[in-house]
Amino acid sequence: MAAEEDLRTRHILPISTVMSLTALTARQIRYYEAQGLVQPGRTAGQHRVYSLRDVDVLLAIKSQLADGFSIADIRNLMHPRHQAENSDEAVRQMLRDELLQQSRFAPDAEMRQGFGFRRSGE
Amino acid sequence: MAAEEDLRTRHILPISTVMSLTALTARQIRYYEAQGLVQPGRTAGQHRVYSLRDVDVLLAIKSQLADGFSIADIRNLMHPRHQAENSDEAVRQMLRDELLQQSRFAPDAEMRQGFGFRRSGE
DNA sequence: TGGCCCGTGTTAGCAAACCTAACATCATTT
DNA sequence: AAATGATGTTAGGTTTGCTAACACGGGCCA
Repeated sequence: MAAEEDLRTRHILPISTVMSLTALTARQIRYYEAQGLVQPGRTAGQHRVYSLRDVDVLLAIKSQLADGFSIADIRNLMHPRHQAENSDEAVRQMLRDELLQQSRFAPDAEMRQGFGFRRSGE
Repeated sequence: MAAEEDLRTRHILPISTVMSLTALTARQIRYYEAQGLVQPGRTAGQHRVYSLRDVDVLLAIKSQLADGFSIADIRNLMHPRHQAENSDEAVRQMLRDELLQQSRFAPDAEMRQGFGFRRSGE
């Protein structure tokens, strides 16, 4: 039971594997961590270890960034601060913003599968 | 399509991860490779990289060894030499051998899931 | 019983992979 | 123009992994 989930969340991958799986640079992956978007584990020697789920998250981040979202946007939507600004209203606002002034040259706009939201301004 | 299979066979794990996933030592893992039981990939720098399937194979090997089989036995059964000795007859012989003189103190005999065969003598 | 094979441990020396910290760059925002 | 955001690059140091070699204890067999 829960074997699949275990496999998905277990920290088993070195950053090099994550790099090839996501086509992100080590710099980017570490930066997204510094921004609180992923939380890999660590070996006894402080090397980062990622789960397959982390890879999914990184791919989603990559997709959203390609769509013109800022890291702050993504962070807000990943762990919404259940604080002041009536949360989902803020999200709707971001959606409106983006739909209107849809500037931000979206280069590829591949086949997303991630969340589903829009930008803002910290 | 074939995404799951891809994930299962892709070389993504360093030996350290395989060690913790199988509770085998690096020495053992490399030895089984030298004996032709697993074939990990290599990074540009010659570091070994394993697939999840490799981990399964190593767990099966571990189980068979615990049951008293020799590496030669396991090797023979994994890639049966389609050569002289009419293959499956040889396997049946090994099965008979084992069933009769079932010596070889089998310590734990956990919950196997692997192949299903018996020993021989190179 | 002495010698050989099997599976594994251990050690040494070296190279690859990874880490942190800092500075550089270049487009946006303000 | 200055600040900010995302990423590149470099340097110096630590961890992980590699190969090769020798050690060892338990079975096996002539």
